[in-house]
Amino acid sequence: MNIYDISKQAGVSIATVSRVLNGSPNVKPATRRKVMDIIEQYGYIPNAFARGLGLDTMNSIGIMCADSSDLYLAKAVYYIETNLRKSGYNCILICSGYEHRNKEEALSRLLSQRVDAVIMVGSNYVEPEIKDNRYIMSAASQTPVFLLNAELDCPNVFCTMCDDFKATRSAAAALLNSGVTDILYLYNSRSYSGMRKLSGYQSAYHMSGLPLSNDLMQFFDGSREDISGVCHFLCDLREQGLVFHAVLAAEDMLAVGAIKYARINRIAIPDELSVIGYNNSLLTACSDPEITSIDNKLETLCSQLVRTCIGVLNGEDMPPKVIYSAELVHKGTTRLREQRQDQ
Amino acid sequence: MNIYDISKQAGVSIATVSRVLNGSPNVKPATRRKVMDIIEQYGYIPNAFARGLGLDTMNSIGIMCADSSDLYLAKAVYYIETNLRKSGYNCILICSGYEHRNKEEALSRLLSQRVDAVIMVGSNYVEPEIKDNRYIMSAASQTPVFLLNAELDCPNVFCTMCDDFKATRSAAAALLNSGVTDILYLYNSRSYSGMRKLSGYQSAYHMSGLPLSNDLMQFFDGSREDISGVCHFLCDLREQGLVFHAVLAAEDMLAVGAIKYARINRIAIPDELSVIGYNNSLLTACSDPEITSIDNKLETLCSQLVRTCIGVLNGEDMPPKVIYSAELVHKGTTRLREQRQDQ
DNA sequence: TTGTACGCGTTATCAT
DNA sequence: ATGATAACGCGTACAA
Repeated sequence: MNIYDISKQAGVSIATVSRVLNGSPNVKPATRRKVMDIIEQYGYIPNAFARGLGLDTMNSIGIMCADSSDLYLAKAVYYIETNLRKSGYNCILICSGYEHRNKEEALSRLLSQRVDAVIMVGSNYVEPEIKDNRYIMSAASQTPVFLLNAELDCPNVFCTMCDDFKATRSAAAALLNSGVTDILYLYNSRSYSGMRKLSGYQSAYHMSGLPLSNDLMQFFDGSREDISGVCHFLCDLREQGLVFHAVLAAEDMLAVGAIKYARINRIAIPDELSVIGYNNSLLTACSDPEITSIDNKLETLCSQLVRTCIGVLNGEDMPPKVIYSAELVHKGTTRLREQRQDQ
Repeated sequence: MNIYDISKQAGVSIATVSRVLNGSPNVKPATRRKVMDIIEQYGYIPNAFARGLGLDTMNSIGIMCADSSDLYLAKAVYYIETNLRKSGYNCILICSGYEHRNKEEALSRLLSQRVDAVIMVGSNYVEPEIKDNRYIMSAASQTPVFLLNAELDCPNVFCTMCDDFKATRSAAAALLNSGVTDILYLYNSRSYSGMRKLSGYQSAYHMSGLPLSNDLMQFFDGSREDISGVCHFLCDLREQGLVFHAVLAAEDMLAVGAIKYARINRIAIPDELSVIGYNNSLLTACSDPEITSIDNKLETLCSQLVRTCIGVLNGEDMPPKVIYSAELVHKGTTRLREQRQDQ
């Protein structure tokens, strides 16, 4: 069934069928009804490829993320897809993994599908070395690119992010302010936002005037789901003599590992050890006590990103960078004096 | 830039360019090189819409899932996308939510995009009432449909699933066999597979000859992430006088709630309370002790589903139903006599 | 080995 | 209000 068949059955031209299909006002109601009847009778669906060819768009947007099964990225994908669909766009999802080569391949795949835009979910798409981001800039010359939680200054690239630097600085400052001077910073990613978080932590020390030992910044080089690995990692540090009375984690999963570490070593939380996670995800509710965590407003970020995206596609003038502030959500793993809000 | 421009620049016909593009062997190496040079020089990418129109496919497959941010569904989506991409297919993702109307809308959206196949992830797509599954059957008359963890007997519908009935029956039997006679069955979904799990639990009681009280089957009617809600729910049951020495949960998240319940009420695990979850997800590793859980081999299921899908698209004869067995993974929340393997 | 010409099913422009 | 027809850019059968 195509538009010709319908037009024949309805006794009109294909132009009229097309008008009916696209809700043009220039159709006599009687004609419209007649055509609609035939369409429904045959269950006719217009060919999206032909339409795409003519209009040069299929209203689809590419979503790249390293791993859609990651708790955080999965939420982002969900929010983005849901919002985009409300605006009539379909989402082509590609899980690129964390390796550079595969990211490039994923991107070129989306471009060859002629998506209207590309959304890169997660800070891991912007890399420290400028040349490694060339592929993004090159893509942006054809198709608008939207980054979630990453920053790249380039025409046609739009960034929506949370101020991770300020977030960890505030959190670390709150811990320092509560009297803890030895905060272990635990991280597992050296992505753009990963480094920003680390800087925030360092900045809090600098601001407080307290000395900061390199040993207090520990990189966990294991799988993103290896909670007991994190636990053992911390146990090892303790055995090696490292002393810390707080853990500031770059991800909730690391914080969960810290909780297990504390339980195994009979360290009381929060009295002997404070723990702060990042993302305020479901994991914070799993452990006992629930974990104080930094909420980076993922849902807000995503809906803003989509708003920017739709605006750009509609030819509106949109800000290339939108930055939100995170919020420290106090739960059971901290006992902070007061929530210090620094600029 | 289109194929005509390239052909002009290279001094050949579009047919030759097309041959080069599609790797036809009938091209003189020198010609191929000449054409390739021009293509690369201009960064030409063939128009996917035009190609789609001619070939009547853009090699894309629709993936429906209720909520891609759900821990379990997210993993499934990840595995499926990754496998499909290896076979050259792109994935259009739609998060339909759990309401019937929205599921129908999502499906028709995919069909109008002319996807080559539709994959429905999660048991919630098949509903108890036959008429509610009509939309799937109707879709299947145009496009092959693949169900993960659901069963529907209909031409052009292919099911890949885990035997949930047997899984919960085995788990319940193991608990009964270890001497616990009052197992609380905790569930939060009445989907197809949800009911199968419940039946398995009941069957274990029947087989053992022990009486089964209705009070031991409890439906938690809260959010899928409301762990403390589950905890309170159990506390309420306890206060109402319900006695149980094991919890068999239809989802890991419910099991986590049970762990918190036990901790609050100072109930020792596994000595006074055994807990078994379902899915063997990351959540089982978050709590302390780690949760014994039923592993339904999600990764295996997904790769089998994709294999079936590719087979069908290649015109091969494929089994309409593939059923795997789950496996009980023993961790810290049970102390079972021995792992009883019943058929 | 290469080229010509047509078909794919729309939308949009221009008549009428 | 409606119809005829030209694009859109590709793959491919057929001819050379």
